[in-house]
Amino acid sequence: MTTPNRRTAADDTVAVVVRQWQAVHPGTDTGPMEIIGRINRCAALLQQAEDAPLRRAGLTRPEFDLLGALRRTGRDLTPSGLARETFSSGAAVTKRLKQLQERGLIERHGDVRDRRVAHVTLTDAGRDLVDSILPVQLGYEKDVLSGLDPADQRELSARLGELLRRLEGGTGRAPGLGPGP
Amino acid sequence: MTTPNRRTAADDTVAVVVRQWQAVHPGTDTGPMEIIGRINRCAALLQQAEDAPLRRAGLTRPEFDLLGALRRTGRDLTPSGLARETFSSGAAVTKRLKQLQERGLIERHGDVRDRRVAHVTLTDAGRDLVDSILPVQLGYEKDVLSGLDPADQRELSARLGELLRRLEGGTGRAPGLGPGP
DNA sequence: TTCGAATGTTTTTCTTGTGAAACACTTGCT
DNA sequence: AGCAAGTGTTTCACAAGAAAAACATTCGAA
Repeated sequence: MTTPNRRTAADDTVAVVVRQWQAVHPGTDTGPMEIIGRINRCAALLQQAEDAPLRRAGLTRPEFDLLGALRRTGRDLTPSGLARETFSSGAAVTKRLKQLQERGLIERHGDVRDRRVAHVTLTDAGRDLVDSILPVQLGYEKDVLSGLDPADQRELSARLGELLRRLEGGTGRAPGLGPGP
Repeated sequence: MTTPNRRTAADDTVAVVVRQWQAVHPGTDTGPMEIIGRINRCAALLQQAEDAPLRRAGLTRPEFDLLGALRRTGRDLTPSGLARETFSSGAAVTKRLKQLQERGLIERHGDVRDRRVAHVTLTDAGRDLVDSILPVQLGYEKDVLSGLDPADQRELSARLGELLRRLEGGTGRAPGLGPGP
């Protein structure tokens, strides 16, 4: 007698979950779960692992994402631009800016032409902080991925790119499940 | 002159971000970002898309995960078992149980032997709710993945499985970045 | 020019999750 | 038996984000 609901070295947690669903709803097509469940689980574990270096720097991940957006675009961004760039709500951005400003990592400058808009820039300290954290994150990521050989990595990257383009609606969005009008 | 920071039909958002980092830190190995950035972004978009059917059923995703854990294991679970199964904190589980119980989706029964522990079970309504939502989710997932041909899907699933096993520490955990003592 | 709609940002209110402490009970040692 | 340490669950105080409303300002049409 086998014990199908225990995890072994050859299993990941998703494999176990899929087997459990198969036992309850035999015949269901669980193929999608094996991909999407793994994407979700990988994302959760990766984020958890990468939060550690951020916490050491006194940052949350959304805060780091905000600073990173400023760093990588190279120019200043407005709050709404940052919201777009970091996929977060305007209210959340406002809160983060307030805290990051108090810590001297960013600055706000009012636009001269249009006094509704603010321009957010990194301070030197903010830029240095991002530049000191980024290599740590990339190093960890490289290490995690070193389990896959380079060809597999390219494969994975390409497949995920296809999936992502579809999800981002580059061509044809998911039918029948939109938020509605 | 090219405009490297705009997204085109052949790009996904991650490709744009990677190019921005390359412009700021030329020569950096951004390979890892192309995989891990895409995993994170796919996860975010998938969760957002799958939240819609749940909201229609009056559930949040963590609530559905909890009910799903009860459904797929087939047996009752204790609160701490549910916390383990859904990767969430005990306190969060307690709160969710309270609400789900008020809505008649789960029941709590005290253990006779050990009066500290509670056993959580799905009610008929809870079981029916899960069973009505699950096919919708799987249907959406199947549809999203239909952009990849079956061989690529198996590829993707296998690579993600390798990565996930590594992240879950099946063999060799990421060195040098643990939470520390 | 002046009013109304649109836009950019912030504030408010509410919900949810978390970590620490509290509570309830069991177990093993003496 | 009695008590200390351990375990399972819940409560509490607080931090963070979302949606909607409030503000401030610009822009276009009459």
